[in-house]
Amino acid sequence: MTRYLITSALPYINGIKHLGNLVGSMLPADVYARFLRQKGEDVLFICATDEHGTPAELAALEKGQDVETFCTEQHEIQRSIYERFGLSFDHFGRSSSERNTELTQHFCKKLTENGYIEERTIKQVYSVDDGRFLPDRYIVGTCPHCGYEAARGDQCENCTRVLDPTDLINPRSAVSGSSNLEIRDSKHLFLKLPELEGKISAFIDEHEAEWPVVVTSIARKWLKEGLRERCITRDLKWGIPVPADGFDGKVFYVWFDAPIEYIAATREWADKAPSERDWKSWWYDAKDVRYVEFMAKDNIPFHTIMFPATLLGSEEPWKKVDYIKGFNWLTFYGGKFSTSQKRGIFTNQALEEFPADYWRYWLMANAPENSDSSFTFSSFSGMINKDLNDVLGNFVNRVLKMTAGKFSPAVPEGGEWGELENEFVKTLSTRIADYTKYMQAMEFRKATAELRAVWVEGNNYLTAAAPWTVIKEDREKAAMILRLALNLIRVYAVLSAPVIPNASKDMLSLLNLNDPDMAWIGEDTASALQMLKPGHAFNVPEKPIFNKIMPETVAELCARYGADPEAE
RNA sequence: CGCGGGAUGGAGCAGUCCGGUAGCUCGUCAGGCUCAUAACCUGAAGGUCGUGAGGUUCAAAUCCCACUCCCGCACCCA
Repeated sequence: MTRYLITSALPYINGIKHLGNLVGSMLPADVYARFLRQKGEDVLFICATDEHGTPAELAALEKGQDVETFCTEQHEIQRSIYERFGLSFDHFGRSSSERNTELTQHFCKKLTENGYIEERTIKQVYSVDDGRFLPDRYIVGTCPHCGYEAARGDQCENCTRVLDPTDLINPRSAVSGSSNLEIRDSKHLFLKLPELEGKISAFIDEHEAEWPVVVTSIARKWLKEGLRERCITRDLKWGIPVPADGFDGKVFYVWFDAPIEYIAATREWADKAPSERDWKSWWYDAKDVRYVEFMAKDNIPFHTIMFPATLLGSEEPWKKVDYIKGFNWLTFYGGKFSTSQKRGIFTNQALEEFPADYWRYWLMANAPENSDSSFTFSSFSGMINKDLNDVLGNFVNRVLKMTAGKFSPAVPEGGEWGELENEFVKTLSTRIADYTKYMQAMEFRKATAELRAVWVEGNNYLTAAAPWTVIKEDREKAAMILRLALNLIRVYAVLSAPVIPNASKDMLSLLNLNDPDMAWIGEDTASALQMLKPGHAFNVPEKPIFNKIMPETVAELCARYGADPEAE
C-alpha cells in the first residue's frame, strides 16, 4: 500500500510567522495529512524550524542573546503556536539538529565524490569592527547610478539596478554602521548545477503535466534562464560546519541544509522510538512512498531545482518529491503583510483573537491556490458567521435542542426511512464523494466549498422533513427524522475534522462520543448515518459551538491591525 | 519589448486545457417555516465574461492576434 510522506516548507526561525506563512504551507499540509489519516492511510507529516543564516544571527544580536539560545527559544515559541493551531506534525524538528549536520555533510561528501562540487576563491567584504564577513545585502552605501544613500550591496531599491558591493560609494556595514570594511579572499564550495541540468530538467518534465501552474512556471523559468554554479557555503559561525580541508570556521548556506532537514527530521522522529520507526524506509529507495511537499511560491526554486539537484547529485536512491502543492501570496487588504509596518496578523495574535478553527476555516476556504488572495476582516467575519455559525453551528444546535425538547436527550427510537430519506442519502453521498475528490486533489477552496454544501444539505433535509410538524401526527416518523439528523452531526464531525478539528471534537463530545471512530465516510453513507443507535444519550448544548463576530468587533479589529475598511 | 500571475453580475470565486450563447457563495429584494443562534428553506433582480463594430469558426468567456489595467519579483517578508 502507498505510504504518504508530507512535508511543509520550514518556517524561518527569526520571528513569529503571520497568517500568510501558515496558509502557504503548514496549514494545508496539515489538512491533507489529517484527511489521509482518516482515510486510513499510512502518513508521515514532517516539519521543522529553519534556523541557520545571517538573519537568525542578527535577530539574536538584536535581542542580546547568543544565537543558539535565541533559536531554542524561538523554536519553542513557534512549536507552541502551531500546536495551538492544531497542526498535527508527526515531528517538528530543527535544522540545527545533529542529524541534519550528519546528513548535510553526507550529501556534501557524495556530491564532492561525484564531481559536482568545485572549490573557488571569491572576494568577500569583511567588516573589521563586526568581526565578520558581510553578505551583499548587509552592506549599504550610496548608489553610483542614482545617488540613493541607502542602496544595498546587491541592488539599489531606488533605481532597481543590480549592484556589486564594491560599486557602492561610502560602503558601510548594515549591522553596525562601521565603514571599516576590507575585501578579503575567501574559499568557498560551489554546486555545479549546470552539470546536473539535464537530470533536473528531466525530473521536471516527468511531473510537468501533474504539478500546479505556479510550480512548473517558476521551475521552467529557472531552467530557461540557465542554471549557474551556486555557492553553498558561507563565512558564518552559525550553521553546519563544512567538512573539507581549509574550511574551518565556515558553514553551509542555509538553503543547502534546510531541505535536507526534511530527511533529518524524519531521523529525529525515528530516534524517539528506534525499534518501531524506520526513517530510511521513507526516504531511501522508498518505492511505495508518495511524497508531497507544500510551500509558498518563493520556495519553489529551491524545491524544484536546488534540493532535487542535491539528491540527484548524490547518485543515491533518495526519495524525490512526487507532487508539489505551491501557493501564491495571501495579502492583507490587497497589500503585503509587513513586519516593519505592522501590517497584517501574526499567528500568535490570531490565536488571541479567535479560536484556531475560525482561522483554519477561512484560510482554507480562501487559500491562494490560483492567484494571490486578500484577507479582510469583513470577509473573515462574514464566513465565520454564515458558514460556521449559521449553517453548521445552528444545525447542530437546533437538532440537539429539538430532540431533547420533543423527546429526551437521547437518540429516539422508532420509524423507518422513507422516500425522502433515501433521496437525501443519495444527494449527500454525491456531495461527500465530490468533497473527497477535491481533498484528494488538494483543491482546498473547492473542498471547503463542498464541505459547506454538505452542511447545507442537513438544513435542506430538515426543512423538507419538517419534524416539528410531523410530530403532531406521527411521533415515530419524527423520531426517525431526528435520529437521522443526530447521525448527521456525527458524519459532519468526521468530515469536518481535517479543516476544523476542534469544532469536530466539540460536536462529538456533544454526542457523547469520547473515543470516536473517525474513519472517513466512504461509499456507504447509509450505514454511516445509522451508527448512533436508539437510546444513545447526548448532551444538550449550553451555548453555540461558534460565536458570531459582530460589526463593532470588525471595526475594532480593523483599527487595531491597521486595516483600512474603505480599501476593500 | 525583464519575468510571472491575474482581469467573469455590488464583493469573492468557478468555468478557459477537451469552443456550443454563463455557474457558485456572500450581499440585496420578496416569500415560506417556526425546531434552532433575528437562524433555516424557497424564489427574484442583477453580468455577454478588461479593450479591439480584430482573426478562426455554423458557434468563443473558452482558440489566435494586438492593446490596456492590476498584482508579485526591488526596505521588511513567505
